[in-house]
Amino acid sequence: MAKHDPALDRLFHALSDPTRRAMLHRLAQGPAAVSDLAALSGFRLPTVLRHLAVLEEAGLVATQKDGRVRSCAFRPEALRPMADWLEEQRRIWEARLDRLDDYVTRLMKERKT
Amino acid sequence: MAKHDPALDRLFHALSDPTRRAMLHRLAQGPAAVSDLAALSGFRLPTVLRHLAVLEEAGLVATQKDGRVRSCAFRPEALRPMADWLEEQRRIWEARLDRLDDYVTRLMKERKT
DNA sequence: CCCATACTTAGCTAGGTAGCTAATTTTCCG
DNA sequence: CGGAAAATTAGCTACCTAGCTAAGTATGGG
Repeated sequence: MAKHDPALDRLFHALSDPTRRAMLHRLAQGPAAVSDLAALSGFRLPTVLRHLAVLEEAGLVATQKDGRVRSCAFRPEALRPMADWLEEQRRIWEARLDRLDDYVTRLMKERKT
Repeated sequence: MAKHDPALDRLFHALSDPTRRAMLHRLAQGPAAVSDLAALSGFRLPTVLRHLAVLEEAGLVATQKDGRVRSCAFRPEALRPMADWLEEQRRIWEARLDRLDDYVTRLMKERKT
C-alpha cells in the first residue's frame, strides 16, 4: 500500500497521550528532572519513566544524567517529520482541488458549445 | 497538570498507524469505497472497517452510504487542531529562546562593569 | 561511613488493539 | 424471485500499554 514510516508512527504515537503532551509542554519551556515531571503529572516515577522512554524513542526528548539526577530536554527538530507530513497532505489535497477546478471549468466550456 | 484534550488524543492516535495514514493519503486524492481501501491495503474488510471507524472518530474521514456502497471522504479541516498544537509548541519554544537571549545579554552587560 | 535522594528495574493487573473467520444484512440486477 | 456484491456484526487470539508496588542501585552531604 504505502511505505511504512516507523519514525512517523513513533512520533504520532508519542503525541497521542495527554500526559506525554503535557510533559513536552513543560520541557519546551526548559529542561527538567524526572521527579519534576512526576510531581507535575501526579504520576509515580516508574510511570513517568515509561512515558519519557516513549518520548525519547520518538526523538522528542533527550536526557542525560548529571550525578543522581537525569535532566530531560525537548528536541523541537523532532517535530519536523510531522510538519512535513502535514504539508504533504495539504499539497495532495490542493492538487485535487485544482483538478476539480479544471473539471468544472471544462464542464462549463462544454455547456457553452 | 494540563487540560486534557481528547480530540487531540484521537487525532494523533488515528495518525499513529501506517495503514490509517495510507488510507488518508488515498482519500486525500478523492473519495473511495470501503472495498477500494481494502484492496489497496491488502487487509480484510472488517479490519479496514475498524481503521475507518478510528479515522471517523478523529473527524478525519466522513462517510455515507449510497445504496450498497459506503463512500469515504477526507476532511482536511480535522488536521487543524494538530497544526495549532504544532504552532503553540513553536511559540513556547521561541519564547524560551528569547528569554535565554535576554539572560545571555544580561550576563554580558554584567561582565562589562 | 551512613543515610537520604533520585532514579531504575522487575513484575503485576486491567484494559485496550489489530488482525482474522464466519455468519448476517442490505441492495442491485437479471 | 434469487443470487451475487458490499457491508456489517459477532467473537476469537495474540499481543501491547498504562498504571501500580516493591525492591534494587548509585550518588551527594554530613
